Amino acid sequence: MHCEIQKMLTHAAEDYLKSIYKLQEKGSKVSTGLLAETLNVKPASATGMLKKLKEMKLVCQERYQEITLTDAGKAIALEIIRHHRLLELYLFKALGVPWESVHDEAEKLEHVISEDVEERIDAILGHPTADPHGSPIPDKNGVVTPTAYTSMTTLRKGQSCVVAEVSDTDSALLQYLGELNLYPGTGFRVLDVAPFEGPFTIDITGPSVVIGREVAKHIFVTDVQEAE
Amino acid sequence: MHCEIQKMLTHAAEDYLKSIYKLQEKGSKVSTGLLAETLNVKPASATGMLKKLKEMKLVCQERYQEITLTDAGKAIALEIIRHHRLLELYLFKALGVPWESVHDEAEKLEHVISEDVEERIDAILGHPTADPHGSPIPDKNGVVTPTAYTSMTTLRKGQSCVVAEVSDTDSALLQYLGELNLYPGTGFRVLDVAPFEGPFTIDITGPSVVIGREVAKHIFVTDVQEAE
DNA sequence: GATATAATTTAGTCATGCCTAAATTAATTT
DNA sequence: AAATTAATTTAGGCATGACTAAATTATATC
Repeated sequence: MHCEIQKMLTHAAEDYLKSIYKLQEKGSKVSTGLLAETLNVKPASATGMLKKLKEMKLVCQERYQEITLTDAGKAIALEIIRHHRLLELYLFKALGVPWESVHDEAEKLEHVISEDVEERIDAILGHPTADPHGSPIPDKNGVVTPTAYTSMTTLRKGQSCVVAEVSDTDSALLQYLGELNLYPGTGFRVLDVAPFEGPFTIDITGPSVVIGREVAKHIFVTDVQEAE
Repeated sequence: MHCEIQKMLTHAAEDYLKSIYKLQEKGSKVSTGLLAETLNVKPASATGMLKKLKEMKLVCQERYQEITLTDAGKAIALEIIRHHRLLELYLFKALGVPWESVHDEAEKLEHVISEDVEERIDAILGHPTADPHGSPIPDKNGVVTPTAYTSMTTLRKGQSCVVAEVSDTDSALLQYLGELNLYPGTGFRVLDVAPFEGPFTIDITGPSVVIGREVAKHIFVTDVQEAE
């Protein structure tokens, strides 16, 4: 139904829709300025693109007011995000691309991959539900299974848990977490939390590691259990 | 060395270089008009792009004269062709994309794939030397192993051979050849050649098939042997 | 309520890469 | 050699998507 529209969408337009979706998913009030900052573009440029997207009925925005997606716009955003996350996982698992690189690679591929290739990738990966960073992959119909993970910053001494998701924006951080083996699925135990909002000392099946609070903010966990 | 240049090349410019290379490889005198026709663009548009490519020292052309590539231009063309053919083979073998579709898919991906991903694909495929249609894949240094195949049209009754290469331009033709299992590597024997430039009757391990001359022109073979 | 600050939009510019139409040059015919 | 035809180039336009600078609107402060 929206396919004819999407076929003629430019890469830039797709990026705008994707960013709007991700920002509002994160709970941000999506403004022209925020969107421009996210896309590394000047606010005036964002205004111009938003005008076009409004004409295409993909975006809603009252003058000077918050930006939202129409159902059609959301569907396209989710399709692009699905492409992106499936590609990330495929690059990671099938091609062995280091996880700090998959985001940038997928960013380029997501706009050119066909639906057919996407479906083949999806099938080869066994219809996965999360990308290498733990972000959920929308299904073919754009349905995202909701997840409720716990911020690592809330953990207390003695608790054990499993890494569920990490931010995928900072590739240096990802490289660091990769070296520590803190991939989604990895379990660890909190040996200590230093006082006054101090760092975490954790045990990841090996020598203990100290993780600063700034890093911990980017890690989300699940299966939190008290010490035995 | 040319990498900095290539980084800033547009997709359109890459397509021009690739087409020039492929046309002159085919033995054509590369003119503005021919190039324009190949790229589905008006001659005037080709003139404009050629002007830029000449300024970038990637193309040589005297006013109204034949178009040739500089060494730098040729290197880039070969790199794009390498991307294209490796991607075609990967799509075919790893993802199971039908061979009549791989060309169009690769056409979109070739401009976006990173050198790192390309090397991973190359390694996974075992450093192949030909794409699904039998076209040679240039190596990392742009060296193409020369091939000397025989046109199927020259075959005589009783000869047997192995398919080496087929044209990759017509996807309907490719689908037809695929149905006949006439992939590179497949062997067949000429049961009969009808007189007056007539069609070929061949045996591909199964029922005999009649192949018209127009189709035969697009098939190239190797290992030609006389009847035992 | 007036004013200063921040956010947003308008207006005008620039580079790509395509187009059409007209002018130019080359090649062929007579 | 002159004229016709074909190929090529120039000139001018259009759409995209970015930019800067200026104008406008909204918000916060006094």
